[in-house]
Amino acid sequence: MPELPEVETVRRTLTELAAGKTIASVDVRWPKMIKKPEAEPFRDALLGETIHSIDRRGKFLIFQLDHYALISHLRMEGKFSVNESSEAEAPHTHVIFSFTDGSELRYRDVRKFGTMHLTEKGMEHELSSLKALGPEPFDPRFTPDYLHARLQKTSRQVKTALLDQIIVTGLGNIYVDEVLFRARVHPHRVSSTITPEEAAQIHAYTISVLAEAVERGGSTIRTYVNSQGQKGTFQEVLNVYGRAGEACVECGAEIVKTKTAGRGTHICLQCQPIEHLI
DNA sequence: AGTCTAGCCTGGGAGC
DNA sequence: TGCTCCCAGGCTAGAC
Repeated sequence: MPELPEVETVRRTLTELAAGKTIASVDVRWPKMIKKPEAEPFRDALLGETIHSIDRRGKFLIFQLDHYALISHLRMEGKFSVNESSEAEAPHTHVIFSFTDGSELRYRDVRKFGTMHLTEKGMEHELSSLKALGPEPFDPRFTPDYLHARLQKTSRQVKTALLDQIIVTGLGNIYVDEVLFRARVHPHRVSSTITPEEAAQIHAYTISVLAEAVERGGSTIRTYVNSQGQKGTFQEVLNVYGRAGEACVECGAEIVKTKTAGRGTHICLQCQPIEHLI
């Protein structure tokens, strides 16, 4: 599932493949994924636009064009690739941007969860979903004190709070489990009981886990590949996610799987003590 | 205002 | 073999 490291890897590979190309036509096969404007004006607006650069904000990709910004969220399964128009089309291809040089940017998404928005250039951060985002984990404004203060204000379980992109952007279900394991904090701890010392650990591991995952090109758990079709390697160093029933790398206890707000959660109960639960 | 839940989607695996 | 059920989970809209 694309979280910050996967989206950043897609951004980098896609920049190499698509920057400088000009859109000649757009084919939208699944109009529902175009959230703003409607699919038809979306398509018309993009004709003749050149992709100058690709930015990332949280888990959103932002294509900077001549007059517009195209905002894309991959959600769980979305993938971009650049192909020659003669190449066979992969199943579940929902949007095709054909370039003037004969190549194509293809978006495919088995689950159809991904979204695209188009805004006037420079107005992308006014989009409600981007406007609401909290600091990037690598932003100097994301400090231990900030994180502790935000956690103090909520009664939610700490894992749920960390998945809230308003507090910090970029963590998803895989990396949040890894961060909390490394910080030795149980995911179901009430956020307001997290001490300044624990917040500092969570803060430090949020940064280091995401940075290492970016270096490794993300994690390939199910189907993730970057825009050049390559898998990430961070899954090789995951300590808890997807390791239910295996021995903890720190203490040898069995990793258990439970649920947090409907999501799978992986814990070592020995390393992540269970007091202060909701 | 803060928190929670249903819904969006499909493929793959388990169970019968 | 073939059917049904459940799970994967980021984000939003709407309810409480």
